[in-house]
Order: sequence, then structure tokens, then C-alpha cells
Amino acid sequence: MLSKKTQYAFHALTYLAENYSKGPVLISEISQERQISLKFLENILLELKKSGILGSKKGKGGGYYLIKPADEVHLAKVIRVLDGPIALLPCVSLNYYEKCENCTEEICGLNRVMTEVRDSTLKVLENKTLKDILRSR
Amino acid sequence: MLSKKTQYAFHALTYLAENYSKGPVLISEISQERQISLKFLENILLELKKSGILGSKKGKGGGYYLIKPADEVHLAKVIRVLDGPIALLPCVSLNYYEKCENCTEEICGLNRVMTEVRDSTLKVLENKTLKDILRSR
DNA sequence: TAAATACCCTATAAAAATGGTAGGGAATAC
DNA sequence: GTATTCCCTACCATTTTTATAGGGTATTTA
Repeated sequence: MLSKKTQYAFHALTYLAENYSKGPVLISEISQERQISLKFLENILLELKKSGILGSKKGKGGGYYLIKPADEVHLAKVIRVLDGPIALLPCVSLNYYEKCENCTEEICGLNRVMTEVRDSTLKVLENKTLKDILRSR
Repeated sequence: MLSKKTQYAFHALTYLAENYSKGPVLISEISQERQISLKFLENILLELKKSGILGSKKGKGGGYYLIKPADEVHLAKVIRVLDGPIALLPCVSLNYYEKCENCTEEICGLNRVMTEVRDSTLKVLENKTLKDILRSR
């Protein structure tokens, strides 16, 4: 399951996408509109910024904004930034790979099946973008 | 990611499948062969029994055994028993559905996409069985 | 250049989930 | 009736999750 953090991230990002033309948006505005605890949201937006999804501007008239248009922000990327691996096992993760103990990948049947699961999940998440989850369509 | 519990369950179940002809197998034997803490494994096997995947026999000559042949035990079922929902959001879970707060499903874009993810994941996990993850093939 | 604005960063903490342990109870075989 | 083996409940330590607090730093504007 996706963490609250990731779910909040999606809510915040769609809000930013829907208000793209307004320029930088205040954390407090997103917090109020999407009912997310202000300080928690602050951390989330910071992580999204560090990962290159958002930009920010300080001082009056500042706030957060999408660096790329909504249809270039892939859902898989957002999940990876906040929740980490999408795969069901570390040994089949593309971005967070870790070797299994007590299990040789070549002969491990679970490894084979979970690779299949990963690929079919990514086929969706890497081809869907923020644009696909906007409210106003 | 799958919990250790679920991963151990798969290891135990494949061991039982590979020794299907032997009849009931001791917890302690599975524990040793697959390097799983005895008491932790005990809990796992009990859950698998309660959910109808395993049968058990007490007293001398007792142990745990698969109720159905390996190719009738679907991976999705095992995951659901030990880890709960397979879906990425409660509001798209088939077996553990919960309504979202602050979000109407009809207009929620995330709901639509995560339903797609769920379906593509289940397409794999509901069609693969223990037989597909055995070591000896 | 001072004051207001708004993001930046670190630390802390409560609550929940995870991973594992303990010990006696109940059924079965001999 | 005794040894065997699963059954069941409770407990515990650690980690992760979900926040909260509070000051720091950069920017704008007057």
C-alpha cells in the first residue's frame, strides 16, 4: 500500500498542476485546499523538490511550482521518491536492488514471478502521469 | 514490499510442496531446512492453516501439509492472508476495501489508475501458483 | 537596510507495524 | 498415561510511519 506521504504528494501535485498558470503556490494554500497537515506537507514538498520534481521560490510571492508540465511527471517517479521501491521484493527492484539472503536468484522461482509483477506494475505507473490523475477532465 | 512473514510463508509452502509425498512435516524440520525462526514460523503456519491453505495433524507423526496440490495454491491468496491488501490504495482493494476520506471515487483520477495497477498485478498473482515457484523444475 | 515573507533544515515524539519470543494448553499416538 | 506435536495468547524490542516544533536562511519590497 502507498503511504500517506505518497498519497498526500499526489494530492499536492495535482493541485499544483491544476493551478500551474498561477505560478508559485504557498504551502499553506495547498495545505488548506487539500486538507493536509501543514508541517507534514512541508517535508513532503521539500523531498519532491530535492528529487527534481518541484521548484521553489522564497520570499513574498514565493511558493512551490511544477518544474515540468503535468504530462511529463510519471507516477512511478513520485512513488519512488517518497515510498522507495515499487517491486515486491528487494531482489527484483530496479532502483533499490538488494541481494536476498539464503536464496540464489537464478534458481529462485519467486524471483521470476515477482519480476513479472514488477514489470506489469511499471508498465502502468511509468506510462501514467500527473495529467492522468487530475480532477478536472 | 512483501513482509518477511509472507516471504517465509512462500519458503515454507514450497518446502511442503516439494515434500508433498512425505505426509505431515514437522514445523521444526521446515524451520531448519529453510532457516526460519521456529516460533515465528509457528505463527505463520497457523495463519495459513486458518485460511484453509494448510492442514495439520497433532501428536507423533504429525505436522503440517498442503491441503491442495501445489498448482491450486494461488500466490495472491497467500499474500492476502499474511500481508493483507495487494492493491496500493484501500479504495481500490477487492478484499480489504475502505472508503477514502476527502476523495470521491468517481472523480478521483488516482482511483482509476490504481485500479489499473491492481488488475495488472492480480493478472499475474492470481494465475501463478506454488508450482510456478518451486526450486526443482 | 530593515522588515516581512516564505521556504529550509534538524530534532523530537507518539502511534502503529514488523519481527521475534515465551510458555502453557489441547489433542493425538503408542 | 506419557511423549509428541500443534494451538493459542500474550508479550516485547525495533523500526517505520505520521506527524509536530522551532529556529535558520534566502528573497522581496519599501
